Amino acid sequence: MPELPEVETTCQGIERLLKGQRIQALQIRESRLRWPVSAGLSKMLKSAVVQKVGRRGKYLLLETTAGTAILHLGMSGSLRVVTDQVIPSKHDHVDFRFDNGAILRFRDPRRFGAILWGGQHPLLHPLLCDLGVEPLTADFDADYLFQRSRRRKTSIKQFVMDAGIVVGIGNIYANESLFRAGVRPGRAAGKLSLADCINLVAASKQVLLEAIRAGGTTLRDFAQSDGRPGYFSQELSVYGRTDEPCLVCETKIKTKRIGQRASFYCPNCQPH
DNA sequence: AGAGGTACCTGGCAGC
DNA sequence: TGCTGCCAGGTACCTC
Repeated sequence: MPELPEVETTCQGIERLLKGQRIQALQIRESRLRWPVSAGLSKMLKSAVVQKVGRRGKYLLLETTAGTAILHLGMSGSLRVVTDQVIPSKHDHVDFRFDNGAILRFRDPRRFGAILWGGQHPLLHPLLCDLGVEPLTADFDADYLFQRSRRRKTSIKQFVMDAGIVVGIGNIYANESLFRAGVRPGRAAGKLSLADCINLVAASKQVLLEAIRAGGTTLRDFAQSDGRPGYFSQELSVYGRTDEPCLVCETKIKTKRIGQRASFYCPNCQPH
């Protein structure tokens, strides 16, 4: 569910509803996430006021007067703001309860997500300190991609999905960006020309921005009690479209496993 | 340093 | 209906 667009939309929604609100208590029903949710987290956050909800890559940063909680949604996580009247279901593992009655509810069936304490300097946390550039800033440009990819033999798809290079590009958007850029996913990263890099950077930014807009529509009301799956009405060009006609040239979309992840491309629009 | 594989976990679906 | 195997939007961590 969560690629960068959904994390971004989630951030915005949560900030709108919780900024300035005071945390009363944490309720941890299941602490076994990717890493155990520390009991100390409750103590740290008690009586803290939310100042901002930020993001670094796919890590959501809940910035409070006491310090920052770092949340990651893993493969299947989601966050919703509900009230006490909404009964927590099986995979609703953690509630952040606020003085005004709001509850920030963390749900994650596969438990690949995480809730960690980032203290006063969350960006120095070991999980965040080595992350690459943000894809939607000017730091991510063709020159950067070109320079970093020189002599790299790994596929360009794995390369752009490497969070140490650029954050937030997951499997879906790697496939979509490469399609728009006309670059085949299996191609060695080091073999891309500067022109390829120009196309790929532009395509990635475009795809992510469009998805954020769409995600905004999908998840516009975070106070709503019935959670909706993100991305249900995305316009995907290649992802999951094996054997279907390319939307540009009608050639059949091909699929291939690259680094154990499903990859999709149009053999005609992405010649190499 | 970089490449490649494994592991974490649950649920949904296809095929038998 | 129920079983089995495979797949899934992420990423840390291990070995070579």
